[in-house]
Amino acid sequence: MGRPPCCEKTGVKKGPWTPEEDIILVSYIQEHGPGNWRAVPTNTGLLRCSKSCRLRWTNYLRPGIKRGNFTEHEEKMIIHLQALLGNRWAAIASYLPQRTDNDIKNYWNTHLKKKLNKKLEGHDHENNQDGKSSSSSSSQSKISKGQWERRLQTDIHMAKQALCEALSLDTTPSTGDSPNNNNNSSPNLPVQEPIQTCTTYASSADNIAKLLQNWMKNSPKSSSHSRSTSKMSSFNYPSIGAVSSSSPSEGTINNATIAHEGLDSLFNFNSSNNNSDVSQSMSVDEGGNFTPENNNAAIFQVESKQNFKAEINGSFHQEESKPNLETQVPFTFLEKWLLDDNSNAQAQEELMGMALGETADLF
DNA sequence: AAGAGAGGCAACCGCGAGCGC
DNA sequence: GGCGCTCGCGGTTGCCTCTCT
Repeated sequence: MGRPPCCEKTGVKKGPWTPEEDIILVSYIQEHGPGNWRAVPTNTGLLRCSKSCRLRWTNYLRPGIKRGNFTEHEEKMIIHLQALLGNRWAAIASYLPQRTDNDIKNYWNTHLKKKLNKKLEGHDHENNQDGKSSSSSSSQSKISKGQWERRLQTDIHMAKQALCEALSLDTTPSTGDSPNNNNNSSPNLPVQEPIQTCTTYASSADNIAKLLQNWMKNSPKSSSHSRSTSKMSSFNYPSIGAVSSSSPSEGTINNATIAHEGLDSLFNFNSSNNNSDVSQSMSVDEGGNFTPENNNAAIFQVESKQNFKAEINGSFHQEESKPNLETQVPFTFLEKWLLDDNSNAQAQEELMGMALGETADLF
């Protein structure tokens, strides 16, 4: 008596999305805005279930998505927010509006978990040398309620600290956002490898660029440029800029540029409409190399601010503003919380000093 | 150069919450 | 209040790429 599937199992396409499908989806959302996902497959003719469409949009096609390596700052945010919120990736993602929950989840599972485990193992090893504590799992099982509460408090405190740092970092020019640009505050941290965005999709993006070019030429709608621009200029088609990101000088990037010329500001950014340093952060080179955002920012920068302002009140942004609103409200709240709490921080630190000291050097 | 294994990431699945009727 | 529908979230899977041997 299982729940019926969200869509018919037969006749529904699965697997990777093709550029053509992306275009169909994007153009549909351009017209109607995101939402009412149930209607998307039927109205577009896509052989995808509504869920798949929504996921594709939220995880890949949505404007303002940043791809590529996570910065040190983002990493810290994630680690601390995870300590605070647990595996509530959507909530965590709301504090990193340019990242999707899926991205953050994947990054946590593939990178940060291991990283922290290693560090913790190291700490356990050190503790073991004291001859008092056993393995992490067994010691954890022996944590008394009081200890558990203290650890929880510690986690919260750590998260607060991270947010404090993050907030102060946010106010600085986002050149600090790039681990390779700030050379660097944390000599202990490993140097990030040159950015390597998903080359699988890059080739697809290349195709999309071409397809879009043709699409705009062939489509009768292409004549209604102003309308198209007015809505689509808020797009940051993330994959366009990802074309051959590892080798920007190669020809493929030209297709994106060419496509852009054809599309004008079709894929202008950005959806982070409440973020005053959007243009900065978008123009920052993640990892000091060519990035999709960087490329987009370079190309679109002039238009973006104007369009951005003009479109803040547009319907499209209203539709897409949810994450940003979510971001804004809790962030303000957290700022307040942090500021209010900072006065009591000393007392808390005394209370939790030991545990904090244990973990502080993890980061 | 080729095969095997590991790692990374996009996409899928199932559950729960929210909303309207 | 109950029911059904839709959407969003978190866990998991499977494919693709990279690295090592």
